[in-house]
Amino acid sequence: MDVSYNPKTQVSGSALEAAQESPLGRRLFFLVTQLEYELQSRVPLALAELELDVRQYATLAYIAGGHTPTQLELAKVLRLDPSQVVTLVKGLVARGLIIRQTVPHDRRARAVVITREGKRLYERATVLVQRVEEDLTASLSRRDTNALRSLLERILPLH
Amino acid sequence: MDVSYNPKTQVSGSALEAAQESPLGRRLFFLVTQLEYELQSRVPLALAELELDVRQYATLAYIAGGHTPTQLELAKVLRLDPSQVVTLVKGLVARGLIIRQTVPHDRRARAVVITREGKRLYERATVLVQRVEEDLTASLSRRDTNALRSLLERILPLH
DNA sequence: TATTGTTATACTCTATAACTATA
DNA sequence: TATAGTTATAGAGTATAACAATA
Repeated sequence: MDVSYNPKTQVSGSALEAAQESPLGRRLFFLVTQLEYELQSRVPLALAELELDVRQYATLAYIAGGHTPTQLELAKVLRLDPSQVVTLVKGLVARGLIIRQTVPHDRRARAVVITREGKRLYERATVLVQRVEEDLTASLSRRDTNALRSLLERILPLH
Repeated sequence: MDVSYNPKTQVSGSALEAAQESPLGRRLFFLVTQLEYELQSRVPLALAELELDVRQYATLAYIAGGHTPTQLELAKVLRLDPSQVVTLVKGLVARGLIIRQTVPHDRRARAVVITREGKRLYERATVLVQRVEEDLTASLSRRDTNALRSLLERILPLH
């Protein structure tokens, strides 16, 4: 079924470079997927020295902001299945980085609160994460990086 | 181990809205993850009516741009394991959307080329994908959407 | 010896269903 | 009757190892 051919277009540089010359490389969804891939490659490596994974960091970051979500609320924020939040929270509790608090008027629910150690580790981790983000956006000016963040914030639906 | 508490911060609106008030919501990696999630929810739905999945569309989009990558090159562009490209290519070949061509000077390699039907379906699919992207960026002006794409293109490493 | 494409399989990750305790 | 959290497990998706053909 294979047919012989003579290549009209050589893949000259890197694969991604080639992609950017094609319609694919101009597609927003492809660009976002590629960027997500880069971040999901680098952030875990950066956090590894603190023995945190990305979700654990995201959890700490969220509750460090002053929220005390229930596990279900946390599941929605992180877009995880509630059953996955169980493991996530368990790991952080075991390390004393968060505690589960009973909610007065609903004894089924468990609110998640950051501890002092949790906050301290969150701050150390943030330095590492920021470094990755700065490396990744090194080709942009500070102003352009802010513009990017701002555009992403405007896109994300708040429903 | 649980402790009682009185919530200082109520999660008032949506979970994402809450996240955006927290340090987490300002983190580039979180914003990108959220956007990726939105796209990976919507694009497959849009493509379903053409019975294409996202990777199949990405493949068509890439080779519609004039490239004739080998399967290995395609694996690099799409950041897939070569073994996954086998299945991907097989599905498209079976539908007559692409063909595998022997490469003159390396008979191990198979170059992937789009067919006329492939190009036609790619064009129909692109309309659907563009619609999703437009919906998602509806809160941005045309100019801002272009700025976003441009910023993403500048970030992605061309190594 | 190394590389492309392929297959079969192991592994990881996620979602699902079923349960308990509350509401 | 519905919901929050939990557990165990099934299912999907991915990576790994081994192979044939070719370099």
